[in-house]
Formats: sequence, C-alpha cells, structure tokens
Amino acid sequence: MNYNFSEIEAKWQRAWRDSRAFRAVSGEDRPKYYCLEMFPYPSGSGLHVGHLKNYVPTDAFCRYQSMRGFNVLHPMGWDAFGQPAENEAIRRNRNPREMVPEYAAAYRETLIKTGCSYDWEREINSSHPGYYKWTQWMFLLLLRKGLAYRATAPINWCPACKTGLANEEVRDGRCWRCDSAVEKKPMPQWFFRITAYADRLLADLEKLDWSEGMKEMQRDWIGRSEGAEVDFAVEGDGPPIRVFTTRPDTLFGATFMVLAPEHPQVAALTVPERRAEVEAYVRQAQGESEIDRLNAERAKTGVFTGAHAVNPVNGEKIPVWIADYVLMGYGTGAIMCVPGHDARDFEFAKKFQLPIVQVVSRDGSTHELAAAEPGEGIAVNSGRWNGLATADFKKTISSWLQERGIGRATVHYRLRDWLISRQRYWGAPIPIVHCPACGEVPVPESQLPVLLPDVENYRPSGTGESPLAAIPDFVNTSCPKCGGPARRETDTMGGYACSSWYFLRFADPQNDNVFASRQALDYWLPVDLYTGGIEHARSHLLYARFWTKVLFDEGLLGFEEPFLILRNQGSLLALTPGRRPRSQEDGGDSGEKIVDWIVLKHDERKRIPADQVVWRWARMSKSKGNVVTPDEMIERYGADSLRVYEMFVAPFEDDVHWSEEGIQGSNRFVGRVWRWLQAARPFFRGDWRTARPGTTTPESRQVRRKLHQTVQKVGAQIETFQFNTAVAAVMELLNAIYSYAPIEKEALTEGLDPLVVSELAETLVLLMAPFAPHLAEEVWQQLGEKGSVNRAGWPAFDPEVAAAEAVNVMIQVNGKIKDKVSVPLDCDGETVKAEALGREKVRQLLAGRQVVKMIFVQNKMLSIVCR
RNA sequence: GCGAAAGUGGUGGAAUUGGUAGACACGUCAGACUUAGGAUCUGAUGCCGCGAGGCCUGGGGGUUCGAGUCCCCCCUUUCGCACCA
Repeated sequence: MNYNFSEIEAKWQRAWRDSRAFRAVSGEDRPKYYCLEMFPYPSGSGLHVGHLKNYVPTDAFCRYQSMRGFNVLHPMGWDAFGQPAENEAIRRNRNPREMVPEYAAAYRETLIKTGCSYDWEREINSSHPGYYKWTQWMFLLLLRKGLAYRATAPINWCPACKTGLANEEVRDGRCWRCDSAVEKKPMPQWFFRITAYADRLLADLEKLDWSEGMKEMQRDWIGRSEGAEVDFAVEGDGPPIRVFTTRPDTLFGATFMVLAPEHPQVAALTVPERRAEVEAYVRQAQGESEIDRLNAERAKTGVFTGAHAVNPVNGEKIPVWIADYVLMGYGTGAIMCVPGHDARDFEFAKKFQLPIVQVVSRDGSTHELAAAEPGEGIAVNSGRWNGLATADFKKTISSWLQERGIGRATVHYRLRDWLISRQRYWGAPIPIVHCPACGEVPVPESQLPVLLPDVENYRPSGTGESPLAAIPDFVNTSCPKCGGPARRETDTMGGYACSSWYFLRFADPQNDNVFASRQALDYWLPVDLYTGGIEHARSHLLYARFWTKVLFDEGLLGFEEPFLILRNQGSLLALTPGRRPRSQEDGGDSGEKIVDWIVLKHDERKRIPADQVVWRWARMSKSKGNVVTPDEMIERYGADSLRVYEMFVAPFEDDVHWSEEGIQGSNRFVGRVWRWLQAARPFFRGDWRTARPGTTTPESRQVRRKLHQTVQKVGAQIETFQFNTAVAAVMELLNAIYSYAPIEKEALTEGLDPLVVSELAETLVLLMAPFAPHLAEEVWQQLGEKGSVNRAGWPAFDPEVAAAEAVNVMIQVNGKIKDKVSVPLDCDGETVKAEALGREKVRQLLAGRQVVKMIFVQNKMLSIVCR
C-alpha cells in the first residue's frame, strides 16, 4: 500500500489545529523550552524551500523536546514593518496595510502545510497597533534613561530608499538593500545610545553558546581598542587638538598631525595664505562618495594648514595637515602621526617629505627605516624613557600625561550609536511632540500608541522628509506638557526596533497593560534556542541584546542575555540565469565593484538568446527568479519527504545547492518506512514491553542492538543539531529492519518474534516523529496508541541491548592494517595477541622477523612492530 | 592586509576526536518481479591492476606503532573586517 501523503498530511494538520496540539500554556509544571526562529518579513514572493532550511530542522528539534517532556514554546510572527514590506507595496502599487496581512496569511498557510508545530495562538504582527504601542513604549523607556537622543549629524543617506541608514546597514559604502552608493547628509535624527553598552555587549559574549564566528563578528563590530587621548597644544591661541592613539609610547616619533577634513577645528587652524587650498580640499573630500573614501588602495592626499602644534613630550613644533585618510567618525577625528611605526603615516610622510623618526626598536639599536615598523619593542629616541618595553611605556606615559592634565588612558569603540529615524511611512511613529515652548516632549504612555495614519500616498517624499509630514491631521497636535500647539515627530522607527523585543512579546502576546507580564517572562524567557541566518550577525542580534540589557537594568527582566544558544542555518542556492555585464555596467573606471554576472531581469528572460545565458548558483530569492516553493514540493512528494530532505541533504549550517534529485531519495525512504510499518501492523502487539520476547535468535539480538544504538544516536544528534546524520541513522536502522524482516516474506513474522517486530515498529514510529510527523501520527493511531505522538515519550535505550557482542580488532604490522580478528567485546590483550599470532597471514608476515613491541587498544586494534 | 571557517569518490556528505577512510543518500551498472514502470526488491559501485597486491582525505614536510584528525610550510575557496589611528 502506497503512502497517500496528501490525504494523511491534511488529516493531521486539521487534527493538530482542532486539538490545539501545539499550544504553549504558561506556568505548567513541565520544564519549559523556548525555541525561536528569527521571524520573517512576509514578502509577496512567499516562502521558498530556502526558508525551510531553518524552520524544518528547528521544528524537528521542538518536536523532539516535546517528546522528551518539555513544555515547548514555538511561536511564529511577522516582522511586518519596515522598508522591505514598504518597497514591495510601492512596487506593486498596494497599500502595505492591506498587503502585509495577505502575505502573512500566505506564509502561515505554507508553514502549516510543512507540518511545523507553531503555536498560532501567539502569532504576532509588528505592524499591528497592539504591538507597536509597546515598541513606542520601549522608545520612551530609552528616552527616559537617557539612551535616546536627537542630534543633527551627517548620516548615511540612501538616495534610492530616500532614508537614513544605520551604520550596520551600510556595506562597502552601499545600501544593504538596494546597493546604491550611500551619501553623507546632515539631518536631525534620533539615535539610541548603544555605545553606552559597548563594554557589556562585548564582555557578555563570553556567556553565550554561539558559533565562534558569530561572536567574532560582534567583537569586530564593537571594535574595542585601548589607548590614550592626548592633547596637543596649538601654536598661538586656540584650543588644543585632541587625538586618540593606541600607541602613546610612540609620542616621541610624532612628527606631524593630521585632522579629518570635516574636523571642526580646521577652519580656525588654517592660516590665511593656505585658506583657499584647504577649503578646496575640504570641498573635494565632501564630494567624494563613501566608497571612494573607503578604498584603502588609493594614494594618500592631504594639504598643510599652515598651523603647528607642540608635541607635549619634547616640545617640538610639528605641522598640522588635513587628509581624508583620517576619518571624522572614529576616535577624535584627529591623529598624531608616527611615520616610523604606522604604515599609513609612513606613506604620507614619504609623499610630503615629512620627517621620520624611529622610536621603537627590537633590540634597542637604531637604523634607517625602509618601511613603517608597527610592532612592539624597546623605546629609542624617547628621552628619559629610552629602554622601556612598549607595554610598560604605554602605562607610564599615560599616567605622565594624566598628571599634567594633557591626556589619559581611554578606550574607544568602533561601534556607533544606532540611528533609528526613518523618513518613511511604514514604521512605528516615534512618540515625540515638538513644542515651540517645551522642546521635545515625549507622548505620555496613556496616549500610546501614536497611530500610524491611514493614507493614500505613503511613498517617500523625495524631499528627505517623512510622508507623515504632509498629513496635517497627524502633524498638528497639542503639546502634552503645556497644551499649546505643537508638531508631531514625523520620522518612524526603523524595522530593527520591532525585532529588538519581539521575542519577549511571544511570552504574552495579547497583553494590553504591559509589553509582557513579568510572570510570563520569568516562565518562558530567555530564549533557549534561537535560529536564523548569519546576515543578522551584527545588526539585529546586537540591538536585541542591547534592549534586553536596558530592560534588565530597569528591573523589568531577570536576565541579561536574550538568546542563550544561537545556531545559523545555511542557505539554499539555486541555479540562476544571468548574463555577462555590458561594458557600461562593469563598473568602468568609476566604480570599484567588479561585477562579472548580472541576474536576468524578468523581461530579459525571453529576450536573451539561450547561448548567452550564464547559469550560476545564487541564494534563492524571488527577485532572482530562482525560487522553488515548498508548495510545489509538497504537492509532488509530501511535506514529510520535503522535511526529511531539508534535514538530510547537508549539515544545518551548510549552504546547499538545491536539486530535485535528492528529494526523491527522501521520498523513497519515507515510503519504505510506511510500507514496512503497514506490513508489520497486523502482527503488532501493544504489550511487547511487558510480554518480553520469548525467543532470542542471533538475528533478533542483532536487530534490537541496532535499534537501541539508533535510539541513542538519533537523540544525541538532534540535540547537537546534526540532523543529517540523525536521519541517516534511521535510514541505517530501516535497512537493518528490512534485512531482518523483509516485506516479501509471506508472513512478516514467520520465524520471527512478533514482540521484536512490535518493538521495532513502535520505536521506528517514535524515531520518525520529529522528522516525518504526519506519517508518525497516522501509524501511531493505527497501532492503537493513544494521544499525539508528539506527546509520547521519546524511546529509552537499553545500553545492555545496545552493546556489541563481538568486535573486529584490526591487526597492524608495522603500521599497516593486514588482518582482523573477531573477538568478544572487551576481550583482553593476551587473548587477542595469541589469536593474532596464530593467524596464517600474520605468521607469514612475521616469519624471520623479530617482534619489537605490540600495542593493544581494547576493541580497536593490535599493532605489531617488528624488525 | 587582518581575522575566522573549510578543502574527503562522479555528486551531497559520514568518520565515536589519534585507531577498519568513504556511513547514509544521489547517480550509475547488473539482476528479480512485472503488460508496463520515472514503482518496488536484491546486489555491485574510491582509484590502478586479470590477479596477488598497490595507491587514496588540496600540496609538501614532521610527530607517532598508527594521522582525514596533532604540529610546521605552501596552495585554493568561502565568509567577516579593513586608511579604526
């Protein structure tokens, strides 16, 4: 009988819904387990099989945990606010308000069809007022704690998205979404002071079970660096120039200074006769794109301001230059230049013929420097500090500077504050009122949420202002403080605000009085297992950790880290049609990005001749036209087969080149399981556990051994996220079962113990349940078992049954395996030696030679060394 | 340039952490059953060799009775960071 998957899968999906099978009830006695996948933004392209590379294994894990007796919370929701959704709405000329729920519903349908065990009663949508009320509440909390502020600063402006971008959203000077070159634009915008938490965000990484690579990315992004700030007095009047350096021990080698072109002191420092030149350079630097400035390969440029500063350690006058290799955004925007020991300063000094002095040496001697020597060593040419080792010198000089009030040891971070303002429609309005009398006034909590108005035109204004600014009914309001006329803030919050706390909301998603009750939070949180793509390494995960710490500090949470274990799934790649770029598209001489392949646009599909199409592997996405949908796979092979394939095809973390050939193998496996269980069903005895097998043939013992070994293996491997080998283990077991009890035998039990067959059948169903839950439920019911298999206990394994009776011990002669002997488990060395030396083959090899030594490893190997 | 991970059959991938390399699967080949089969079942399948046997984990050294696994050098790929002072 073939497996009618479409009927059976529909039956159980209905049954799970009707029985609320995956509802998580807070406060139960069973230990809780909170398992979460990064919630998706619902796009029009729908889910593709690539999404399931995450959802399916994580679901198998949840089902396994449920069978082990955990009270599992496995929720799903929609990251519905933000530009992806808004851009899609614009493209389709839809209102996101109507479009998003449709898309979410489609996602939900597909996820239900895959048999994923979500508690849909906890579904959340971040664009729903009941949700974003609390996003706004979080904003006010940050504001109250001094962690939100408004500042006019040059921000990353994406001209295509017409909005500001946080630093984390800029890659190689380009917008992460649309790849446009990012510009700098000064605008008043809201920021969150994440830098205040830099040290804790860095230190607490140690507590987390995340991949080392992931932690390293966060460390890089936070970019802690220890050093010193030093004030250089300026010749004449004017405030000193403050620099940051990680090498205060090289102060004696500082022969000039460089300021970023945007540095606020530039104008004041520049002498009149150099003004024209300096201003021209500043203008030129401003006109450059971020991409140009980020290019480290190009030659150094700069101009002299005419001003001099005084090196505080030796009183020497040193020239002050400006150059675009110094960035305003890091440190103080000014540096002391030590050409002898910094490659960039060396290059600059060579070009502009500035003096180069050696102040660090390996052995205390000095020599002509052919290149910068950035390493540590012993101080030379450093006055009374000569001879000090770098580390000691750093400490000494820092205190020396501090005593004189001209410097101090400091720590700088690469991390910038989080730009939250978006000049876009589709986001949570920032709950602030601008009052001419009172200034920036927070909207009182009782007036939350500040509703996003329903509008006709939600497109970006083009002026840089939010579309909300064009809606008088929204903008014009009264000041909550003085009651006078005032204007609402028209920026909305970037999507990352919503995703920085959603994992808390799942604990108590309907609560209207608080973002989640403390009781529910204490029961469910923190998230025990979090899974998602590596692309969120620095943005989402950093922000969510930041908000969690703020809430902890406020006493609202009892934990400081939201995601204890993090696993990152690989993506699915699909063959994607593209073409060679045309000459004007290859970057030419202006663009640095070398493109050698461009995805075919929709209209190009038919136009381009087949022989000009170039196929490449690329991540699945609708825009690339290479998606395979779960729906079509489920239609053809069933959800269980698709699930098995997604897990079996490769390790969880690995990228996969999608092909349909593999899924047929999984389909075959599922069918084999089904057919064997159907054949075994008539002989099934529910009392096998108590009725004890009467006959124990060697074959029975062997297959039971395999069974118990498999139970152990599958559990252990699900726990370590090795789903591919866990599935393989069940396949091995099935092969063993087929040779023990082939279906074609007239009677499956002929010559077999029906109790053994029963044990095999029941345990096989349980082992299949996390992977192929529909099949498992169906057979579970057929076998006359009560309740959902998802609540049946995970099978126990008996170590005695699982233990091997005999083992093959390898015999090595001079390091090469020559023979093997089969001996009982844990057989002692002497017996094995005697056995081995008696073997004809071994005797021949040892003839005329002298045995030097023998090494015996129990159950593994006997190594004979001879001369 | 810096940092991280990885390189195993025709393919996806296993390998208890130093002890039978290639589990499991795809593909291929052969057989069985079939009116038929893109179904099912059985078997074979790293490479060279008729064979005995020899050779195989990116390349080259080393440690060891024994190395895919540990150490050193090199090559390649992927990812992250990068004029960060």
